[in-house]
Amino acid sequence: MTLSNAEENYLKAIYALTQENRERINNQAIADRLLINPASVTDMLRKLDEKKLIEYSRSGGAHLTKEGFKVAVKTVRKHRLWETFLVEKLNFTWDEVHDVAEQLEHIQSDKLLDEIDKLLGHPKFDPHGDPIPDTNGKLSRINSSPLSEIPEGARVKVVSVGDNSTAFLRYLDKQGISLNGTILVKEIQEFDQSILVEIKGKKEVFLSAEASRKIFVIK
Amino acid sequence: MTLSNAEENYLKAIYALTQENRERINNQAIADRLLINPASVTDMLRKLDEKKLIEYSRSGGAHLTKEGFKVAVKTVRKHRLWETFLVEKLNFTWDEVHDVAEQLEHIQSDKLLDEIDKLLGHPKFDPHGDPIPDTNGKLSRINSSPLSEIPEGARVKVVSVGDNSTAFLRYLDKQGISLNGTILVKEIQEFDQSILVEIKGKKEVFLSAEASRKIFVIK
DNA sequence: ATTTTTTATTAGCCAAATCAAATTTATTTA
DNA sequence: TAAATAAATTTGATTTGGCTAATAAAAAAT
Repeated sequence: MTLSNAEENYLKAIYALTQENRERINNQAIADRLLINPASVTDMLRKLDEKKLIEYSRSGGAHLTKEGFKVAVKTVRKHRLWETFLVEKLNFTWDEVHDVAEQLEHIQSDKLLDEIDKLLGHPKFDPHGDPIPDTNGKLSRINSSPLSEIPEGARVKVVSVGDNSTAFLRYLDKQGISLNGTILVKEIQEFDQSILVEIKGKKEVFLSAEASRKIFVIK
Repeated sequence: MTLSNAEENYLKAIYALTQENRERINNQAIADRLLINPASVTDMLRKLDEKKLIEYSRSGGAHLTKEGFKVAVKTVRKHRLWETFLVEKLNFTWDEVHDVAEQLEHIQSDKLLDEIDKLLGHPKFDPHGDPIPDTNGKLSRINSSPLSEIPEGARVKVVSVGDNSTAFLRYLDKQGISLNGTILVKEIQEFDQSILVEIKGKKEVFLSAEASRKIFVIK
């Protein structure tokens, strides 16, 4: 059974909300994420329930079944592999990949997916540092912390970003912050929690608390 | 203005029929090609006419406008570049590429298209020997002839095939016939026009007249 | 324990792209 | 030229995935 793009997008949204471990995956949350009217969500959730891709009830919200989980994970896997491909092989920058990957993730071809994966050497993380699920849906984990929690004086490495929007990624580029780059925390401003950092041993810049919460790093 | 897959497919079909220089591109021909009901074609042709992508009238049939031509050609270009990519970079065989390329041709991203083209070295022909339109819609031409018109004794090179169906392409594989391969015409059977050929200086096989009309060759 | 607020659902509607069946218009052919 | 055939169109329906506005139900606050 091959699903529509819309169905795959709903499953992906439910998967993402599950990952963020919300107590309850409700109608509104899905609507917000997909920029869709809650009334439409009701209909689709019912349809997905009928197709046994989710279990849905008004009280309990939506939960992926084993089958739905498989579809969702595969879609995410495709999205992230395509993003990696675009950056690694086609000279895309990390802020250019999202929209194209949103389209490419719906292409149906197992061989295509396998070959892209092979060509890339079975990558575990995408250009934003997000883990690429393996074929069983297993995710590689890195025990990272938001930059906002790093004490003064510590030198850390960027491993992922918590916001893949063009605006944020371009901002990071401008600051010289990139995946695997080094950041030295020089000074935390008490009054607003903004931080002064040294990027790659060179430039010194101020980062807002907001930004520092979206940059994940390890020692 | 970005068009739906359906719209792009209609334009592509009209383009293809134009290439085959039919006197008149009628409803039925489009319906046959897209496996769609003629009643549906009427509606869509009207819509495309309204959008100034074609000029359509009951008497005159359908003709691409400059704008419609651009869209059609770009779609064909995408299709053939993707086919080439799949074969050259992802280990697909020429009989595996069509269905995937039918999906990929609708991905909207100029950068993606340009980068794939660059990665492949700006190829002029796809894995079936069909020309890849350049950005202006210009096609490279090879003055080939169907194998059915080659006289006994001639040694020729395969440059394209006139049927991209899985069945036909697999049949050619089985016979050892591939793009750029050499064929020596040994004997033309008078009664049914089937031909005995020598493939790549080795194997001898019989080809039906039917098949020989779909294999295009040059001296 | 009510009232208020938030969330979900219903009802009715729309657009895109298709279909089948009936009808109209064109084209052949007798 | 009239009848027969072929092609195109109309009509009315369907499916998919949306929408808005009104209502119902649940949760939170008073």
